[in-house]
Amino acid sequence: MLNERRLEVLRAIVQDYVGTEEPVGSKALTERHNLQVSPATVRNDMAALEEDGYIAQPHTSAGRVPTDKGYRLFVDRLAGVKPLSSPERRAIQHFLDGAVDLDDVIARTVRLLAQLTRQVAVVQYPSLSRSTVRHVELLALAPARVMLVLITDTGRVEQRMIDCPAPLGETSLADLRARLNSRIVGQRFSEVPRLVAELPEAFVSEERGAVSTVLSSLLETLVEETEERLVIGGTANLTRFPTDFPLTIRPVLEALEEQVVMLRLLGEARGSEMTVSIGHENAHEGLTSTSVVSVGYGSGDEAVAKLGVVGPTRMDYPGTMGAVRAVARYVGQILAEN
Amino acid sequence: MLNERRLEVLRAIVQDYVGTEEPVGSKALTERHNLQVSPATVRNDMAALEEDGYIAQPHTSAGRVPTDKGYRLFVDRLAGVKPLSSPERRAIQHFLDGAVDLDDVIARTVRLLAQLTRQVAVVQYPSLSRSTVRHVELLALAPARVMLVLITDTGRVEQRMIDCPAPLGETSLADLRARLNSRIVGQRFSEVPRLVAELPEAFVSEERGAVSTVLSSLLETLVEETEERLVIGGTANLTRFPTDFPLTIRPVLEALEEQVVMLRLLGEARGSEMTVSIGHENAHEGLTSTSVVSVGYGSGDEAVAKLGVVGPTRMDYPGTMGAVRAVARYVGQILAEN
DNA sequence: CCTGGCACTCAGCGGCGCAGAGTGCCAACA
DNA sequence: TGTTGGCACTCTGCGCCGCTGAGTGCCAGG
Repeated sequence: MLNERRLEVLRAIVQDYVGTEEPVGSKALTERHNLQVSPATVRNDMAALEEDGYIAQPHTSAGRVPTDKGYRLFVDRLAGVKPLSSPERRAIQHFLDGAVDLDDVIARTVRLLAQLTRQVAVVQYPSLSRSTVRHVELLALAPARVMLVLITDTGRVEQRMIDCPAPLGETSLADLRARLNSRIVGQRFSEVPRLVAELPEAFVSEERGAVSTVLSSLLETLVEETEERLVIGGTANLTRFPTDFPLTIRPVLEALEEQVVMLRLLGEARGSEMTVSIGHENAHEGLTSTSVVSVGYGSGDEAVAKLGVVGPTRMDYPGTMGAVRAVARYVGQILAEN
Repeated sequence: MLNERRLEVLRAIVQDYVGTEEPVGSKALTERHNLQVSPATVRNDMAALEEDGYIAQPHTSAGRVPTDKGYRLFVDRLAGVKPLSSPERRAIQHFLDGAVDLDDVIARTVRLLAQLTRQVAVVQYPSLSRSTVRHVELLALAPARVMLVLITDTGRVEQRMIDCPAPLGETSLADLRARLNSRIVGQRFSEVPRLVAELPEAFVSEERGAVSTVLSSLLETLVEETEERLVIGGTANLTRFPTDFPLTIRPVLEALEEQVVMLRLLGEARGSEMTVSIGHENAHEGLTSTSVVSVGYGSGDEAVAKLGVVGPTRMDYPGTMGAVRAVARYVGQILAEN
């Protein structure tokens, strides 16, 4: 029973509610949007929408408020993605262009996203598993102590200390370094195990153990460090919603501090398309009154990580989605340029 | 006019207020602390304390609340540092011992401190300027493109890309690497400029420019990257104080996100002794109703960075100070062990 | 199917009054 | 001079009351 006008009514309700933060009534609706029908008609439509679970009233004799289901419908069928204004675009580009290294790019992105959306911004560091190797370096800090440095195409650097079972000569180390680099530079992390499997055989037996140790440490780095870091900013924006405050904000802050939770949240939507997770759709119970808008970003055509924002379910979806998408694109560009 | 008993009254007021979060009256005081005098006497003392600005009443006919000045006196003369219980100590040690690298140590420290004090924890990464060089590595990524990797005694790694004005041969690079390391390993950063000043002279004139570029890049890293990172945790603890909520919490969250502000806050107290900055003593105006307890920590006898907590002025100073000090000590130990 | 009319519901708000905690002051006492 | 009990006074916090107004559901007529 969702005819065209009822959808229009739902859209109007969402828009008004997002703007005013107050339940919206039939009369106000007809006045603010030119629906061409009387309040009584709108009331009937509202009753139908409520019947179907798209809207609800906080109490009898109050206006209507969209439910999670209502927001869902709004996002899926009624709302577009609002493109940013061109001054905004220029500002983004200018702001991000000033970054000097990866850390700086990420830090700026978080700030930018938080400011643009006036919500909590979450940015994941480019994930190792999806990036490629730019360089591997091995440094002998002591006869049997080697430092492994791994540089990725996104500019990320990981280092690790290795204690070898036997000393590894300077020339052998240089040899290993050269062989390693010639094989795996430019390769996906997922390819590396296959590519280095036979390397120890090229070395004399006394050193083979040490070489294996180094290699397995490299593989460990690739796997373990897939544990992904993320940066969060704009938490002060949580205070913009004074309603039943500590109750609402506390679990959100707690969830934000749990990297695992946030990573799962971002990770849920595979692929790089924009994803909106509304209210109870979020697995974590501290976030049942928030929505998460996330999208993949990357230096090439494929996403290497995600970024997004966390805000109240009552958020400006078109605007937020526009900002998130735009920022993701520019970050991708910046990363590609390096 | 601060005789012994009046100090005792002030101490009692602070303790009660911290416990109950409510203004404390004369009668309650005499009952909960055995002051051996009547409420009337206490009232006289309170009037005197108020006269001197150590306490205040929110409104007539309400109990008294300590002022910043009152807390100051309490911290300076009345409160000791409460040592942790030995189970607590064991828990700290055990928790920190599980860390695998510097990032992990810092991350765990933040969590620990936040949990222990139930407040917002702030931990500064070991500062480069006060640490020593463990190793410098130079990698030729391309003929005229060198990557500089700097490893500090605290396990921190900084890397930087350098575009040289002229190509630098493989052997020259190895030579430079060897000379650099033999000169500056184990040295303070502040010593480095002096120690490397004459290095370019050892090279043939065509390469001297490239060598200088590398060196100045190294020095830049040392100076610039003194820009210090910090990690913050436990922000959810801010919600434990429901009083006039958004007004109080917002500026605090904003301040916490401004690394500059926090760094200045931690940096204010030079040296490694524990410092308590109360209410309006904090320069930043968003933090005028909070106190900051901070202390230096380090791998040796000298502090390489600071850590601390931010909480309401109405905090348990002895307990907080005890926890902060203990954590700083253990972190220092952990760092020293590596 | 839309519309105007009508009776009903209920959150929010201001006013009122009470109870209780806490104070300041004073006079008496050691 | 310092301590104490007594007393009158001042407020905040809380619950109660009743009003107002926005908003609803339903119904009968177009």
